[in-house]
Amino acid sequence: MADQNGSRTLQLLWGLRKPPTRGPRPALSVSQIGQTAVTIADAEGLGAVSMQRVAGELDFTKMSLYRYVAGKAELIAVMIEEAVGDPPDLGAVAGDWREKLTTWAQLLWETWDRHQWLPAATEGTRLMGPKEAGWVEAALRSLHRTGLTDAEQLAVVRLISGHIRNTQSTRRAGTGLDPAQFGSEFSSVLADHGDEYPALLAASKSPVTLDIRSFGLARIIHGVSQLIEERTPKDVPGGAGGSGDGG
Amino acid sequence: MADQNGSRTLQLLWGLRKPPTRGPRPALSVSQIGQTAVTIADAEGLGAVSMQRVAGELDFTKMSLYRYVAGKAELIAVMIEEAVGDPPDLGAVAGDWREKLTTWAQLLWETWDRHQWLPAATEGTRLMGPKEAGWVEAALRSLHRTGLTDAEQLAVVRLISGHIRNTQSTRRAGTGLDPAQFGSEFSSVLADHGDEYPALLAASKSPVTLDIRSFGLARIIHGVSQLIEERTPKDVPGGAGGSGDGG
DNA sequence: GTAAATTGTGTCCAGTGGACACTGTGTATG
DNA sequence: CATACACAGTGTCCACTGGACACAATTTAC
Repeated sequence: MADQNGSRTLQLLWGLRKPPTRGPRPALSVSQIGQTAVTIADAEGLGAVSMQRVAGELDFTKMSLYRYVAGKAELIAVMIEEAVGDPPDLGAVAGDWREKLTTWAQLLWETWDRHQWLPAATEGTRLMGPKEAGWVEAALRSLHRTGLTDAEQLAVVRLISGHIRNTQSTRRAGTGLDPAQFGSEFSSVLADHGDEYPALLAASKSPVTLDIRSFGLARIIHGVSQLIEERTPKDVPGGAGGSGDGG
Repeated sequence: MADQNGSRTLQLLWGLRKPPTRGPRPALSVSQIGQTAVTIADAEGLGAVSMQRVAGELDFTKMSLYRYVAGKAELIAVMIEEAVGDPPDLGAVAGDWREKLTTWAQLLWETWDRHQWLPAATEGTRLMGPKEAGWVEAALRSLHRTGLTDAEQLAVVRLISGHIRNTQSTRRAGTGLDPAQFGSEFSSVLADHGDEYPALLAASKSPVTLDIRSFGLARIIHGVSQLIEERTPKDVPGGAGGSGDGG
């Protein structure tokens, strides 16, 4: 699955492809195709997105799409960029990095909730487009003067986006621990094995009042806080951390 | 993708299917098929697993597999159970919940590293098999006397397994923030847009000495610790005196 | 001994991503 | 202006996917 043609895709995403002058006018555009595909995926899931289907929606032939997009992998890359949208500006958010990152997370998961196929689409190693990079950039900036190293800042951003990815909507679980499933037939099976899984059984019976997403985010934020406070001695004002401009 | 036949799969995973007496002896078995599929996936990725391929590996026809497994979704469910293996016994681990959960996480990610296709396979809502449930059970037990509610305990387990899922190996990223990609062509593209992505550019230049997995796990554990200490008005066992006053 | 249940096979199908040759269509250059 | 070249969209073909279904062979229960 290693994107062998990543270079081409990268150029496409970052607008590094010279528009041709010679031939007939293109009747479609990459973003138009991407938007169509996103619409399909939003409504019917990523599985419904096929070259045929997207082309059909645009009243074109399947093969015509290959003039704009190298293959399905590239189409999906375009879809992601299209879906993730313009990154937010957190400069206006009052408060320290906590508030900014929380806001960022909230905006991100609103976006992801609007496109429930994103977790499946972002499976595996990928290349970031400019918009996705913009999201990361915004989050990194929130952590600028915290005393964390650049690598740590990136790790925090990864941690949070990963958490949002994992807690996609209420329906999506990934780890198979979705409490929603506890209501159904699984409960009776679990009850039959109550001796072997007492803790799980107890958890399955507990009411689902907890927002697992906010809970996890709060834990992460606290964990990062702890590290930052540990790093910054109380008497030294911020700014001379020295890790910010590493070579 | 909603597993409409989940009931059947659930019965299969939990061994609730009466073995037939009438017909010819089955030449294969569900776990044998699962093991074969796991072997293929380990070596060549989940994409290489097809009914044809698995059957061929066993010198049988593709359709014969459908006598054991309702479809590909069910095959993958079996694969997951087969791959995840027997849950650990954390009773012997010395220390409090921190040590136990850390050990648990370590064992889990060793397992997942052995089967790099697991993140892709566990995408979406699923049903747990007995082994997977056993892993969850083990983790929940570590959190038994911590003062967390059952729902919170489950949330913590989900948080951690999700984190492990997201940090699968070094190659897998999902969020597109894999530092490994920074070494290649992406760097030059990013450098061209240095004005727009200064923080990301800085992070991309920083050496990758940080183990993102341990880093994240430590943050999560700390975040959970903070909540537990906040809940239990006991003496703090030698921790830093930082009081959690974040919102 | 025979009927019922079950296994594995062969055949068929719609749908998938994609290669490739082809016909148009437009622009840049002679 | 004429023409050659570069490009757009189409039609055809291919290997492969998951799966439905009818069928023969095999075993056990009655």
